[in-house]
Amino acid sequence: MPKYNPQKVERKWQEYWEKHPELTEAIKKSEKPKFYCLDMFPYPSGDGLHMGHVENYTASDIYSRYLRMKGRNVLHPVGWDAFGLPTENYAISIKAHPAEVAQRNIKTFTRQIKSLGFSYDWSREIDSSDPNYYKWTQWFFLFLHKNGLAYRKKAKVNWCESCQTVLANEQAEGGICERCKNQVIQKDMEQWFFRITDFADELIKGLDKIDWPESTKTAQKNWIGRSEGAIIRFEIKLNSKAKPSGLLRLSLRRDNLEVFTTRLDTIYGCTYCVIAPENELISNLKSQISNLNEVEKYIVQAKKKTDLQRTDLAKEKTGVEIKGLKAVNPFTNEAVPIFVADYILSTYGTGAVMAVPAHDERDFEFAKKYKLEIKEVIKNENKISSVEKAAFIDDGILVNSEKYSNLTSEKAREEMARWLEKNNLGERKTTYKLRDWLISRQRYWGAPIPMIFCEKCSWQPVPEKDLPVLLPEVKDYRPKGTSPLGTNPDFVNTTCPECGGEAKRETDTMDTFVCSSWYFFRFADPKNEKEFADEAKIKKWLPVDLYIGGAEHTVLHLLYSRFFTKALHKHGYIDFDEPFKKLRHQGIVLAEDGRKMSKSLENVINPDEIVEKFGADTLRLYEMFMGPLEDSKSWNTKSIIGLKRFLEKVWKLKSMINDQGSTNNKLEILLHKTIKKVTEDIENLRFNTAISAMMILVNEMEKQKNILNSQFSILNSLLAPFAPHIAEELWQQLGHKDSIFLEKWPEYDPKLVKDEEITLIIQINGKLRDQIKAPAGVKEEEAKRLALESKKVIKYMEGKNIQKVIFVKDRLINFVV
RNA sequence: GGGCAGGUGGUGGAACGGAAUACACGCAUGGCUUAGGAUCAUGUGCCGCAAGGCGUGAGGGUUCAACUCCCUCCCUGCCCACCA
Repeated sequence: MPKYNPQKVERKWQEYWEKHPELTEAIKKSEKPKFYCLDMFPYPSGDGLHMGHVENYTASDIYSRYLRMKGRNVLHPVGWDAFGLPTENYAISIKAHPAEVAQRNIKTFTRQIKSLGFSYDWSREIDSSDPNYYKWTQWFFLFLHKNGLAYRKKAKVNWCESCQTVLANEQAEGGICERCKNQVIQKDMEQWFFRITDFADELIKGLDKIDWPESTKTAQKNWIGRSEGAIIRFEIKLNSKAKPSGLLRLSLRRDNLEVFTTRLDTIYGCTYCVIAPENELISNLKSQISNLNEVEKYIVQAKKKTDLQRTDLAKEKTGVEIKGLKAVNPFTNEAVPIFVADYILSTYGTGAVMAVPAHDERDFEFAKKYKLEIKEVIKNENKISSVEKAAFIDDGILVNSEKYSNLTSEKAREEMARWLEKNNLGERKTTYKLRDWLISRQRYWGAPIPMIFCEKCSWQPVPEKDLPVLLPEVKDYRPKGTSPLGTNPDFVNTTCPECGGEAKRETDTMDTFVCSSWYFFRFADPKNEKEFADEAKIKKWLPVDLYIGGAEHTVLHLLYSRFFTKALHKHGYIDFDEPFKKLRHQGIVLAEDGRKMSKSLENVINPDEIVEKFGADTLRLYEMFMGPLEDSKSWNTKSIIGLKRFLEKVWKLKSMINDQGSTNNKLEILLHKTIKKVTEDIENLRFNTAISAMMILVNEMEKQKNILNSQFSILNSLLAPFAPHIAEELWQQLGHKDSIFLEKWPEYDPKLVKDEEITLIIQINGKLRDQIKAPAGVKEEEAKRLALESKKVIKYMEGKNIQKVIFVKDRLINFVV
């Protein structure tokens, strides 16, 4: 028998699978129950596949192959998130066209994926940069626009100087560009937004009914950031005798300062108000501000700062009092000073707060610095609340709050809100951190936004029949602040769909996350030219049953996809409102030094090298054996050899088959226990322990004189989803003509997995003292008798009386003495 | 500062509240070999000659019994962070 040569075996079977796509394609017409097993489709970066991809795809491949053997009709598709900044930036760096680069990278990814033996349905391959695909990305834009969920507005937006484009909030977390890690600045620009905030509550509620990691659900909840509170209207009192002119009065509507608070119960402790530099109050009441110069100087400085500088916690809070104006607390009728400070965010709540230094850390810090009054209005009997040193921020009992004194915080919030509403001085209000999704990008490599601007008719959607709006060729696709699409007059100049007059196209492209927010629908019907996917086909395959991918997509892709799904649901396109029933993240594969694999650290392990050296089956097994799927783990090239040895043992085991020889009942029992263990472990995505169970079986088989063909075949079937190439080869060597993957998954005999003889643990006072063999199901009395016969036990029991006996069936007996 | 994961041999990691360290790597000794980074066998938590004792980040608690449950704290990683 020849030596196990993984390279030869793997090449052979990869060619075989290429000729037999029916082995991995989802069946269009079938009575078998469906299962949609999806990987987050990759953006084909120039670096090729990394170990995280291998881990992700191996896990889903094992699961898919297992389910097919179990008789399920599995949809396990593959595609490319080819549009977007990563591909474009890479293309620019090597001075190539993004489309060329994308296609080249897709080729590399395809080769690598095939070299690992992943069982994708290649007939459904999609590419988000293909006009046949992005036609439907544009359709989704029109769908949202038609339903009032896409709109254009001028707003302060995140701008990345390096990428030369605007970014969504989610892509500018902490004031850093998600892609290039450079600082993001704020700019006023008119842009397209998706109204994701309309679904804020549904996006929170939906989390309760899906099987996702708790950490991911919590992160989404925190990102949406729902808080219940109240709007309070403080009347503005002018210090100067000069009343504002009639015109100014009109423009104001009301002389009110609206603040948002979640701690209405602390209102009697409000000693000043603070507004964001962007708050309109300042420009509206300019003539009334006695220190206007000082205020405007502060605002100019604040606007110069990046978000990062403004939100730097280590930095002391700054602010300027707006002299000439006061705000009147509607509860106390007290006029308090108003400050402008850059720690107040214009985009959250009303862009203004009531400051209660005694009960808010930020207000406390500010009040201390500017020597403002600190008024205590909440007490807590259980905790010492000294507002001398720090703010007391917990709920408690109200004091110094007139008729609300002695109420609990909760009760007071309720009664105060009612009073506000009754007197029309404010109302209950729920606010969210979540902002609408800014989807415009001043970049080349994306789906053009299908909108046309006409001087007469304003913005008009491109008629659906005219889709796709093709991404035009341009001379220079590098970013330069405005979209490169604008440099192609043939693209820009068009006619108005409404009046037929001259008009210009929108030149921005869409955020690549728009492409990936709906791709999982397309896999149900990837070649459809009339719809994004046929209704019946969506019904057949969706929602996704198991979704595996990186945790870095928690608040981006996963939230956006849920939004798209909810929008489709709301408008009657689909009958479910959550896209991914079960979600799991693979852990990060760290380098051997425990740090992240990165080019700059020169610690990246390339899957190609490992496949070449050890074989794809070994790499697959190794990545699964490293530890639980969701844990991060350190790569260790030294340890791979153990998995190679395991496969070599299996290979050699085949020559031990002899059906004439005797068989061992113990081995048969172990075999069935292994079937049970491996089956359950795959179901629970615990691949590491499934592999160790197979190792134990193989070690035991090795010790036999001979093994039966049937026993080896079962082992081979169990191994097949993990190491498909070697399993196919051994199956063929056993004389079978068809693929092992057409075999049924082995079933265990429930009678055989039950032990006839068990090891009974004997404890004295909870400590192990002896272990004896006993028949399974042994009764307590008999177990006690057997245990007390043990020499060791006799020794320990000398001169002691048994107080109590704890008996756990088939497990242990514990004497308390 | 908040949230979420974690902390078990030399290493990666196992363990329905019931034998702590399965499985694998590494290491040690030996066999086979001209050779071994191949392979096979045996051993491998710590202290102790032994009997035995001690051991899952630290300290308490619940329990006949705790890696597992509860409380306090420390440390590491990831994510978010002036959200009123």
